[in-house]
Amino acid sequence: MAEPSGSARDPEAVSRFVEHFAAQLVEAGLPRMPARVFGALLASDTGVLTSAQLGEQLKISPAAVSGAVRYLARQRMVSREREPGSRRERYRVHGDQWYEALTNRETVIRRWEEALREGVGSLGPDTPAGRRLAETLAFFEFVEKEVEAMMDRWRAHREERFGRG
Amino acid sequence: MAEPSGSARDPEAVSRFVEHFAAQLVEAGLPRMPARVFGALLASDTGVLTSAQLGEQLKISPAAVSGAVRYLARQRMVSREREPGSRRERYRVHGDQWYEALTNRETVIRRWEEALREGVGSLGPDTPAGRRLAETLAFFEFVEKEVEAMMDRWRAHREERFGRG
DNA sequence: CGCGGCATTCACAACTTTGTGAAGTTAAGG
DNA sequence: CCTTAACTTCACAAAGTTGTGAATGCCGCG
Repeated sequence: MAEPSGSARDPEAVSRFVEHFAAQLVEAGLPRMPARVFGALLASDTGVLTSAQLGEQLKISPAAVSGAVRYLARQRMVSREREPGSRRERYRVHGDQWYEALTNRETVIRRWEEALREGVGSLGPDTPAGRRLAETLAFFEFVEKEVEAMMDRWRAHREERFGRG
Repeated sequence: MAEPSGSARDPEAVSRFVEHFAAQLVEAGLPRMPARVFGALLASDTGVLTSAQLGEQLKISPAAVSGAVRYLARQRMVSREREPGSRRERYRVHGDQWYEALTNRETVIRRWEEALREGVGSLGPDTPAGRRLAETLAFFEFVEKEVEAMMDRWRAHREERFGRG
């Protein structure tokens, strides 16, 4: 555990974190390049990096950066901004925006709910299997509602502890 | 949307649900065979199937069943039981047990927390990047606590609506 | 004690995913 | 309007994953 001295960032320490954290994200289902890019952004001082910086730091081609960023933007995990007066593009994690997006796994939940609803319908709500599916469906509906409330509580908790970002 | 007539299960309708639901799980990061096996169990009347039944219904080899079941058991999504007086094994989804297990994504959360803690330590809690990681970490810690409370509320809600399973 | 049915393991082949180099596209700056 | 510096797209090669058949192991039963 190296002591970071004031303003000098130890690139090796950064890289270690990035790779380790990315590995966890990969294990959770994220593709590798998006995970690494996201990690690099999280660990950057400003939370903003250009495509070139990402490529150099992670030792990957511009194409890979492009693909990763496109993926992350789709998931609302980063936002892209044009650097004014240049064709350079910059990618940003918003501190908060990104876990709001993680909560967007509710999109996933909605898909599950849909499939379950279809199942209840076609198997019959009064069959044993249908009842099991219905209960599962009820669980997800419950969670979806609860998560919303939870995020409200988080925002309050956060403001109190960190002040507005 | 076919009308299920009393007790006769339409295998085609079952299959349609299984494949559709499994596809959603796959999209969320589950390997395909485990997803299909899990779907088949969810859609079965008793919630219990033997290896042979799974193989036949899903048209997959015993080896594939074995692998899928091992995966699901690791994740606590199904439990295995020996059929008394036979070397046959049976696999079960517990109605409740399984989404308790899904909540076990807290295991995933813990891994993330660990990686983030390491990052805060090695980048320094007073650097901009360190602060960002710390806030992210705080978010996951918050969620972890909240999820526990949510599951308590769910169990109550469930009992009221479905009676104990 | 040995037979027979089940499940598991292993090596391999088919398939899918992933990252790269190179060509293509867009827009700033002269 | 041409040049040039970005980003993006495309086709392909490399790497990884997945499911199968065959061999092996395990255990209840006769």
